[in-house]
Amino acid sequence: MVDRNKMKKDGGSSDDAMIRAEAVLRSRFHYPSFREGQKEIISSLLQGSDVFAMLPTGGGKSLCYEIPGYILDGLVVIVSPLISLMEDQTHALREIGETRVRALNSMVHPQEQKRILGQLGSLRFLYLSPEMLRRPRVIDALTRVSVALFVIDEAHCVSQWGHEFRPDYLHLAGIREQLNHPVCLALTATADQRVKEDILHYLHLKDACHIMMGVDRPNIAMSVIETENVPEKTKELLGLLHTVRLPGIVYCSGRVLTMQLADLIGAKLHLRTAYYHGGMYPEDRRKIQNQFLEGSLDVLCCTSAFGMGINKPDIRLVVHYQYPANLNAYLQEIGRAARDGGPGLAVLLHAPEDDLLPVSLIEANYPSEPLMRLALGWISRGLLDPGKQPNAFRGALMQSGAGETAARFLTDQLQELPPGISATAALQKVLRAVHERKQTQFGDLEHMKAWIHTKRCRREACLEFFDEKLTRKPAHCCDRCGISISDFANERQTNRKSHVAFDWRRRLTALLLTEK
DNA sequence: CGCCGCACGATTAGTCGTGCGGCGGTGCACTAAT
Repeated sequence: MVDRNKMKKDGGSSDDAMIRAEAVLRSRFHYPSFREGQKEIISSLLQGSDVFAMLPTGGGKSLCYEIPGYILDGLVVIVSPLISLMEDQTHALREIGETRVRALNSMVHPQEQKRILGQLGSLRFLYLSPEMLRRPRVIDALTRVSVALFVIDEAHCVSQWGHEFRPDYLHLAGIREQLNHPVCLALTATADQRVKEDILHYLHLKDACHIMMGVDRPNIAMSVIETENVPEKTKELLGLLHTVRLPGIVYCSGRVLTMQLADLIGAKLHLRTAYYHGGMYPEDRRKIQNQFLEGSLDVLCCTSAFGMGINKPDIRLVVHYQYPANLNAYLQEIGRAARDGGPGLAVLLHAPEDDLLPVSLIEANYPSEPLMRLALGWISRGLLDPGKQPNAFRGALMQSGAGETAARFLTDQLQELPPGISATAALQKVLRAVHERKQTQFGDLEHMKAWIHTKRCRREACLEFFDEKLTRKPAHCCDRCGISISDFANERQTNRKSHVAFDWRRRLTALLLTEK
């Protein structure tokens, strides 16, 4: 399902380049042939066309810029959202014998950073964060070399993180201009209509060719289990984990909850369980991630911190104990299941109380009006300048009670004000920006909730948000189409046949009642 | 919204209830003083 509508039809001269590309594929990467989508992407890039590509995860996205790296003349700059991802990818390239690859981030010693910037001309691949790309010294060094390709990996971050959490994502287009407008490749696995529009808009990819593989993962069955309250939801979770094939991921929205659930699951079900969230030490996160990847864990309870760049083929189950604030994030998270093409199950557990948390998480992204007035006061009295001292400005906002994201959002907004604007006009402008963003986020949340409560086929309803049509309904589609959890039962359960479901329910109820 | 932690007061010396306020998720880079 490749959308070739916008592909340029130059033809002819690119044949040579593609022959070389296939040679590189075989000789360096030891693959016999391209996978679906890869050839079109590489061919377009080699013809000098920008590309916006949506490929399923595990579909070999990195090859799409690695191979051009061996054919084009100049540096390939890859914007990556996570340091751990940069490390994994530079490591993978080193494994195949590539030495001309570096990652530039805060984990690299300042002296080494300086050395890297001095030797950019001799590198083939450079990984860095959007934040790093805004540092004048970095931009300066990059303008001195020829950048052949500008890659935005995990491009949905532009839309999902750029507006509030990591505003530097919205400034990539300007930086690309400063680098003499190299050919650009934006890569992601899932992008609904709005995310697509954001990517195209904020990366200035008006004339890019679109190579879109569908987001549907027919081998992942979808189900929502409605419960009365949280204790009942927990009971359902334990029952599910007891019954179905593992390993599995349990997503929740709070750090403490990941630990509590991991404790509970370990104690009640005797499964090898761990937790993972953004507040842990990086070395612990690595450790748990590796344990999960190598198969020494059955269940991982985690926040949304876990998942990006994780490529474990045999995850059989993804449970949402609490749901994310939009369908794009949801699809991203359940998409981690069953990459091997085997059966996968995505279960969203819902209790009425769950609807409150996403609302407050969205609200927490934005500064309050009194805080805006305070900040504008600092500016008008000449105390602080968000443009000249963004860090000090953000720090002062946080001292005054703003959360980090809200502080960053406000600092970024105030930097963009036209010179000489009145305080009243500035306030109106920021209020409007906040209002618009909240509208969008609450709109996305409503879509998510509508999907949870839909009576239609979940797959069909979900694909609709991604502007796709369900062409073929898989055998195990969704709860609305009549799947049964017992179809996903693990070996122990299948041996025991039909009355097992009743059995675990009663046993768990007994266990939970005797707990306190 | 609902939970958790903290301060506080009543009570009589360590505990216990109440009430209030803040927090809840994702990560880059950097700052400052040592």
